[in-house]
Amino acid sequence: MDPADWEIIKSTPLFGAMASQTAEQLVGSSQPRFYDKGVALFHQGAPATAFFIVLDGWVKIYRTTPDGLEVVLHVFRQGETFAEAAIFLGGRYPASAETVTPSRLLKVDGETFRSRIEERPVLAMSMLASASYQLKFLVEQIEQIKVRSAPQRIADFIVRMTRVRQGPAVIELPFEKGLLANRLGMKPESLSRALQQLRARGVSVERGTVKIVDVRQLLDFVEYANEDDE
Amino acid sequence: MDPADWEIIKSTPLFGAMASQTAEQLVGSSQPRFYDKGVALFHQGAPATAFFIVLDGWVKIYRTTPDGLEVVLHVFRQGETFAEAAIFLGGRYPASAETVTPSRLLKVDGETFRSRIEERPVLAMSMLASASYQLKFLVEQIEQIKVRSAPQRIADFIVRMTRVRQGPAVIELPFEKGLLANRLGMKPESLSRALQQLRARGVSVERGTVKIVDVRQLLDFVEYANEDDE
DNA sequence: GCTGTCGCTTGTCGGAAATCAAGCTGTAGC
DNA sequence: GCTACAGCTTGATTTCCGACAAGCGACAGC
Repeated sequence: MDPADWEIIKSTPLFGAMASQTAEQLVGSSQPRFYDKGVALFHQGAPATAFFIVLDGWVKIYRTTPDGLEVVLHVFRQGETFAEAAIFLGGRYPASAETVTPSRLLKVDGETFRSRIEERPVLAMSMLASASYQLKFLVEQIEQIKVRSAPQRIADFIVRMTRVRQGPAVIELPFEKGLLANRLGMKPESLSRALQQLRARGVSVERGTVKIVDVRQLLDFVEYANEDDE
Repeated sequence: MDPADWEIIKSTPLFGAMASQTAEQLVGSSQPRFYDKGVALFHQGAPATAFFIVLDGWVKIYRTTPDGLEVVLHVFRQGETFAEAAIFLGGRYPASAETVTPSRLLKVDGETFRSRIEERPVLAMSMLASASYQLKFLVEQIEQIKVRSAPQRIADFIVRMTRVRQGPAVIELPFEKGLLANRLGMKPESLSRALQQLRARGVSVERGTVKIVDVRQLLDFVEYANEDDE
């Protein structure tokens, strides 16, 4: 496997804490694979046989409601792992996954991973850290949906896309706006209108490119002091 | 500790799978404690030193937003554990907890728990199962908020309060309606009105008592085939 | 170059829930 | 018993977002 890939793997919450050789043992046998856009990786309710590491591209996690609606829970990117907690919950995926851009993913077998954990308790700690990280993410998302307006949710998403914390910034929207709208819990039309409203706060959008006059101003808008973050 | 308490502890996803003596080792030193209504157990952002098992009463988990709003994530009851995943995430609670009725809780020290896990990998598996259970719960809650109407969310909550799956049922609302409204992501006024609407579907409310003419009818209303639930 | 399609935007309308505000009811305290 | 208050309901109004529909622009295929 490419050394650059190892860098990515080591940057995940799951593998970052463990010794390199431990990580190699776990994923060593599996090779990265290319996936086209729109490839289904697994479906909700199916037996959870593996989890994934994103080396490149974007992968959406979503649920399909009884009446056929799609609810996007998260869109994972490079350096993130997903479905790693699923292999413990009665062995079933609670949601579905699909690539939204051409992607390169590393698929890790759940069974071997599970048996490794039984041998090495340190692994379990990594796993738990990773699971609670996901937990925190979902908890924050619920807060977002419940108390933030549509423009605030978008502003929050945008400022999370950049490391800049003051002054101007330019970011690229990584995937289609329709998907972004779903991820943020709204319709594409609402996303469009909400972006309009953000113009008054120094945000201009041209195709997939977003220009921000002053990031701080946006941060004020989403009221994210985020004292409890790190 | 009371044998009945052990029954409760063994009924949790966390302790249910492990050997009795293992569970005893873990919680053995700590004794159940009574708490008044409205007692703060921990605050979001604080170092996570312990987690809890509910033996009696109800405990709300909530987040306080920068502008002072309270967002209730869940209200835990007898036979549920909470904050057990928190002791792994950089050791900080992602939310706050407070009793909403007089309660009896068992507080388990996180440090000893963590060191036990390092000795016994099986424990880690229980822990992971429990964490992924919470994960699934949150995932479902996001789906609820995004796609269900207020009356549907209430109907769902109500039918989950009873084991009855057809015919009539009577249930007691376990805590104040204001709290229930928050938990369901709406205002108390909306809860009141939504309950009105449910009268047309055979639901009558008198004080804290809810009478249902036909549970099946409600289940149809929330469209919960729940194939993946079992 | 034309045309069809897809993703996105814009407009209008309607409905669900929030907001503001008033009343109602049971309970605790004096 | 009376009062005060908290929890709940009810009413009127506003706001936000979704539904539906039309139009625009980019891009692929012929």
